[in-house]
Amino acid sequence: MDGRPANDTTSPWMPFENRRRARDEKREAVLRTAVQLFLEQGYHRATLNEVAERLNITKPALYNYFRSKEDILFECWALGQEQVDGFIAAIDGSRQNGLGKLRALVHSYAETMATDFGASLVRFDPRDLSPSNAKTVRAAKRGIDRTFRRYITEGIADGSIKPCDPKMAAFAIAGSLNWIGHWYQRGGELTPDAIADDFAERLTEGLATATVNKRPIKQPPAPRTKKSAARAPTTKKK
Amino acid sequence: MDGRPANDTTSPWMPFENRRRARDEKREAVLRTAVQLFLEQGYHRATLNEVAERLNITKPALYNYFRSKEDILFECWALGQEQVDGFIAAIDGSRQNGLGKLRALVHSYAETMATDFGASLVRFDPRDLSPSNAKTVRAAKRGIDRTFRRYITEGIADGSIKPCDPKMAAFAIAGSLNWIGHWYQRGGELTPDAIADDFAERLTEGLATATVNKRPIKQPPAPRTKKSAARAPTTKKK
DNA sequence: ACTTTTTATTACCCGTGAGTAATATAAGCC
DNA sequence: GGCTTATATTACTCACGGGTAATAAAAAGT
Repeated sequence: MDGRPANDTTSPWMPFENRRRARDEKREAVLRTAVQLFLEQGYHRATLNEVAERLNITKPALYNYFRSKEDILFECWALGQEQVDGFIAAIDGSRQNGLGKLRALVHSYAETMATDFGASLVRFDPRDLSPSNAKTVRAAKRGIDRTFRRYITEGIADGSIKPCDPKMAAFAIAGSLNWIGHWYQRGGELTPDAIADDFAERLTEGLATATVNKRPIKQPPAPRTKKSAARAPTTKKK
Repeated sequence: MDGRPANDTTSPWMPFENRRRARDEKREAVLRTAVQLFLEQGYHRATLNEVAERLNITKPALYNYFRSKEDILFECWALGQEQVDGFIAAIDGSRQNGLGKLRALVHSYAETMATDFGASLVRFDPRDLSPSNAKTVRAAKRGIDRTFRRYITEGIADGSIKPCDPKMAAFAIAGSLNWIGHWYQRGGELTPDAIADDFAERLTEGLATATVNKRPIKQPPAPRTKKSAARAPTTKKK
């Protein structure tokens, strides 16, 4: 089926795929190193020389994989955004009322904020990007904001959330969540999971109509958010 | 009283004071212009040439008032911090229960976030500062965090706030508030006052034990923040 | 073994913007 | 007016870091 000639000596395809994979692995390694350094020192203070140094290569080698420093920044952001797109799609496709979706969104978003690529969504400055890339980022941010408002509006419509201003509520919730990206650090007392659980309850309790099952403050029987469920592969380039 | 000689011709003090005042006014003008530009474009993209240009002077003239770009950044931050210190001191001196203090804090903090110098508290990066200044900033941030937690703990003790984890609650509240500094812009639909009123209620309702007096949201008896009170003149050069 | 392509290195360019030196101008002061 | 001090300008230095050119080393393909 795969138009591969029955070649008993050496298949040219395997090596080809290997090479592609190796390349992508290197790309990813660059991004992992870069996002860490950018978060650590800030985009402007971080130099490509140091990124390269941490990878045991030299600066120009990076240009085999990326066109510019800004390109690297954008790709870091894109990886984080991909995560967000993934769980939003999953929640959208789930069968819950508005409050349930909002809780799930808060939970997943909180977890993402505790990752490097997730934090980059809020700690990187879109103004460091080219106009074209900045436009993409702004559109994505609007999309996230719209999702928050949509779930809230949905919850008001289905009666699970009490009437309120979706805009204001979304700002307040997103603010708490985005702030995680600024204070969370691995190895601290709070685990991403504990934070996500706490915030999922804390940021939605004020909006819920029913105050049911408030007794067991920990572990509400609320619908668990499926963690990394079926994520849309979203195979961009490659 | 003020060892000033009874001089009927011309008091040498007045002109002297005038010059001091003129100088301070210019200093402030630089800071106002700089904070705007820094917020607009980000600290690294903003150039002192452009700051000067907006003031109809040239770059070296700025060095009559500030030692460095970083110095300007720090002073902008300090003006914002001064506001915060002001209303925290006022609330501390007020006679309210923990919940009342927390509400007042949220209200004032929200208003401050809608100002240029207030926004600079969260939009400027301490890593752009000298180690010494960065230390000052970090200490101040810890102080604000401690204040949030203190009011919450106080509220739990006096029964106005239901038992919860002060650390988590403070993070959630501060996050919402700090985020204002990122999305608020003058001339939008939402006025600082409306935001402050809404957030003061929204961010504390989940913590309150009694759900009383939910109606009159506006104008907590919170004291006004004193503006530019006695600041150490900090007469640098000349 | 030879050629081609990929990946990396060394050595450089060069724009940028903070900060300074030398100097002119204006204002205060007697 | 004449001296002094404050304030501004023009013209410059210089470190830094992103990006490129030329080229070497390595790997893949035949």
